[in-house]
Amino acid sequence: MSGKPLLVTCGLPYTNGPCHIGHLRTYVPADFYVRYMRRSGEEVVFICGSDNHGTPIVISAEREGSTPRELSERYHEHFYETFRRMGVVFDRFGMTDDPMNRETTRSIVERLIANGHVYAETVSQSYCPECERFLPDRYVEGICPHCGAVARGDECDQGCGQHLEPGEIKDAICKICGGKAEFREQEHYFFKLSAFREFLLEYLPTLGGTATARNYALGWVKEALHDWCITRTMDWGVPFPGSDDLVVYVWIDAPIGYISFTKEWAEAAGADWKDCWCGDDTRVTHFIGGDIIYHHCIFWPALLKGAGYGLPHAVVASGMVTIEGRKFSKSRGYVVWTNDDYLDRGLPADYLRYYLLAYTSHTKELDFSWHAYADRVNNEIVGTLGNFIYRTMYFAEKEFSGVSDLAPRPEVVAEIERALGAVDATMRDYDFKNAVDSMMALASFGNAYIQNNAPWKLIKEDRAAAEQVIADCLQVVKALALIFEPVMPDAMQRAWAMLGYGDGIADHPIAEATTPLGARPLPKPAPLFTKVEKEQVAALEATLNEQVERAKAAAEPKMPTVSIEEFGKLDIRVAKVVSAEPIKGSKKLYKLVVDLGGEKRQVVSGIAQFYSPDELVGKDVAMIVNLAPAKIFGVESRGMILAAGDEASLLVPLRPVRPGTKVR
RNA sequence: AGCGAGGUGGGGUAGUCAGGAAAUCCCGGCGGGCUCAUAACCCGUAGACCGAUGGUUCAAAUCCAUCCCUCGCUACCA
Repeated sequence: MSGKPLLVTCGLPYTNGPCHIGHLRTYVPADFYVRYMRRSGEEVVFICGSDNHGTPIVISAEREGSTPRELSERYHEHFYETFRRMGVVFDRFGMTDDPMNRETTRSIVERLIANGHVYAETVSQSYCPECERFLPDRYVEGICPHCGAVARGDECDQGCGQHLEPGEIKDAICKICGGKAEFREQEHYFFKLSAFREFLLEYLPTLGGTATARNYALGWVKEALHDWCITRTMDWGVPFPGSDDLVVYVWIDAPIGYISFTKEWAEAAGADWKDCWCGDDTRVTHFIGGDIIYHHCIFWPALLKGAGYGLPHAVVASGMVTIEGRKFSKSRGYVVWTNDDYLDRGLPADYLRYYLLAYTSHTKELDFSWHAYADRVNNEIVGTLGNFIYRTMYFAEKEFSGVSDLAPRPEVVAEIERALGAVDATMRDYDFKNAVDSMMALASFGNAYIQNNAPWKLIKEDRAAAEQVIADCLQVVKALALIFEPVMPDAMQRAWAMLGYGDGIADHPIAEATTPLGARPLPKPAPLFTKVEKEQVAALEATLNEQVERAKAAAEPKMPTVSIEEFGKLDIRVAKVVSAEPIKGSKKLYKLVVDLGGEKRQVVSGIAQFYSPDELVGKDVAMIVNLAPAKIFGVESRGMILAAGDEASLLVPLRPVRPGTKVR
């Protein structure tokens, strides 16, 4: 424990969409850690803010007819409020677009330039003349020069998977307006990341936090380190010093936000931000999602080093979230929105906090399923923890109308101490699942203890002995309230009040778990938790399913309306199959000859996997006759046989008609 | 393709870094108990050759090698 505060940060939410439970997988554990460390006697500063810059926000703002700043402010408020509702409370939640961060970013970039870590280079970039802006690769689409598949600007993501250099992609179009994209040369600035290789190889093994973060980063550094382009051509962002039309790349000013927000906090709190960020013994701990490890373990330490700041002490990376076993996907509907799908339905933040923390190891993939959620809540929170607290309190109040001044038995105190020890060891290892499990194990101990000692029986022959058992159980209840507060702050505050304390539980160190309660009357207890009912689970699942169905429907390409004239351009006729033979070298194709009444035609059709030649010969099928001729596998095809669906169900006339009859 | 993570009883999930009497917890199955408590809680029990193969060792889920499968990341998307 050093004299400097422990600074904990969370990855900054991007102000381009609402909060979902994927976000929470980073923020809840961070808040849990912060609450625990504070109540273990650490001085902790908890910092976060919203990330406001970058092209996607500009585009979203244009679409809704507002400004990037307005959009950012709206989502900024949204995240701040949503986090608060989830019990995630920061000492400062800033904005990267605020003056403090603009100023800090400018000064750090100037220091990087002054220290010789930045150089200029001319690069070629996609540009959309229609939108009048340079396009990040995600907004460029074209044809892969290697395999011909539709590809993104930087990578053939659906075809051969090859990386594409700027300018390589063919027929590039702008995904925003659909217009033709072109390439333009422009001077940009690069950060000499490659020069930090040795430094990173030395630094990374000393970095605390989760091993996954270290391993990812180390692997990357060992592989190769390219210099990093740190400017973008646009208006929205922090102006790059000495350049009119360039802004600093968002991945520079976003992490610098950690420093800026610390400054903002320090100003308000009368503290010195340098205690957190300058010198060798700083204790900066970053909680992030597993997808931004590189930025926090490679780019960010290099930037700090280059600018002369202290380095992160730990990076804690969380695993992904899946929804009902499916990959998290907003576009496919596999998403649970924190407000709409959870809090606004009256479900307690405490339950979700518990689920997110206790489901699995922090670094592993976490599956969110309403069924599993209800199971864990009902069995563990309600059945084990809530029930133990309530049965103890109820009995104490009913039979003894309060707490006696009996000291708890040493074996019970020892059990509590064992739990505290286990929790502390796992917490300091960022092993949150096991920490919560150790807490719940104490509640299990409580249930077994009261069950095996059966004070309801004992009281009939030995009232004093029963009172001792209840004193023991009350001590466990007190310990549970204190120890579970970081997980379920709201419910544990209520438990604290039920124990007869009038103040805030968060002001009490966890170590008080073993100090006796002292004699006092108890208020009438009430159950702390209620179950999630089966019907409710069914309704929640139904909502998710509807959402998925809606997304599926929305994903179906909408065909433009066609006029009757346009339809009339298609010459569709009934054709009788005369012969069918496989095409060499293809599993799917048949060469068919069909009778169109007056003429015979050769067509190639991809139905070989579904029909044998015998099945086809003699059948009347629907066919487009005036389709432009094509050569498929070297075989000429003049027309197309119509079939429905992936199984290629052929469309045949219900009543006999002559070959060549027109279909209308 | 490269890198990273993971494959453990019917489902889910610990344990693997620091190898040791055939393995955690939750749900579910079966049997019993209790009745203070939110049909909760307690006790007992069935069920896993710990992805595959080979190796190291007195001893491997745990270490090494190869392979298979799943997932994530891959710098000008945040």
